[in-house]
Amino acid sequence: MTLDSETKAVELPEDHAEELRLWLRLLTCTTLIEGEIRTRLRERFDVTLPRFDLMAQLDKAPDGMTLSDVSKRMMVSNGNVTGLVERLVDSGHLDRRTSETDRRVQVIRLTKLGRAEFRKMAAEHETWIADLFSELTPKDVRELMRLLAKTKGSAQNAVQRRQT
Amino acid sequence: MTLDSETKAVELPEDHAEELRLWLRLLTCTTLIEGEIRTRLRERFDVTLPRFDLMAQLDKAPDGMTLSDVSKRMMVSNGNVTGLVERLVDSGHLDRRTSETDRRVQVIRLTKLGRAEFRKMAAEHETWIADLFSELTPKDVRELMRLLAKTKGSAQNAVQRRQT
DNA sequence: TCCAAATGTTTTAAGTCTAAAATGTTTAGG
DNA sequence: CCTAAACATTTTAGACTTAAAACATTTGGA
Repeated sequence: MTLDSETKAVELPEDHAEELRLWLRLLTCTTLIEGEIRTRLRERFDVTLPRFDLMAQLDKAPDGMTLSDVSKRMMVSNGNVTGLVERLVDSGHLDRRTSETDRRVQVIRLTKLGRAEFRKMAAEHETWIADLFSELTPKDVRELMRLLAKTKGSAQNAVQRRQT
Repeated sequence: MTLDSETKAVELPEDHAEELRLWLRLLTCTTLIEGEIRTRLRERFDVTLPRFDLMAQLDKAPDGMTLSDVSKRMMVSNGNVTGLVERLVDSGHLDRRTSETDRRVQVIRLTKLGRAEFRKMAAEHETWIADLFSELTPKDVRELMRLLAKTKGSAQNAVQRRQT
């Protein structure tokens, strides 16, 4: 038995430099891609990324979503969604109404205009993503999907542990 | 030769659903981890993530950095850095001075207090990262590093192409 | 030398974001 | 039925963020 394995129990400072480097690289990739998508959305459609993201959620839910649903899906705070929705209602892209069965709940959905504009943006958006990832082989994509799924699970469990 | 390969030249709408799913998963992982780090920094040290990130950059540069350097490294706008630095100077964590050779340039560095506080936070931060990635094997980490490096390169080239 | 272009930073206006407190509504247990 | 807890949303205060314009300084030719 090595000294190392004996001393682990007393929580010697371990080296996690590799994980730290991995995190920074993950963050760099996301920031880089997010910034590029943001720029293209603004230049091509004069729309912000958060608005596009919110419309993307609603496009997948023809019957609408509650603000809480949206907030959980987008992983942003409730208050954030309130303001975002307000601006999109003002611009005619969203419809907001109080649930008939529970007056606490606001149900939002895309208007006809909102859906039409989103579909146009989404089509181009998909080509941008393809462009950004174009140097990855199908195998790279599959392997990244697998490893990121594992990463997501690991992170979710860590969050869970803290919240306990 | 298939119909598909013949028609590619006329830019039929291709399917990039896999890349889109990959992007969303990448974004989810980053958002999840970033949110957890943000929460822990606030609860444990009452500091925001952007401030921590800025101090992390400066910790690696004992001789200080210019605001432009910081802005490029953090991949945020110049104006963003101005405000961030201002608050950290006010709280005594940063020292800012005008370059003696070029009066346009502001050089910032950590104060003794700033460095001491950052080192304490960084030590815990590293254990949080290790915790968040703890279900990944060393091989997973290596493989992710490789694939994310490739992704970064691919994205950088796409940005380059648009800017041309 | 002069001055236009380049460079570094700050300012501005608007939007995004968070955590926490406040408000309104529903639900469940006594 | 009552009411405390739970739930959904909004409000608040402050920080962060961006793009674009403005400002200050330096640099590289003509």
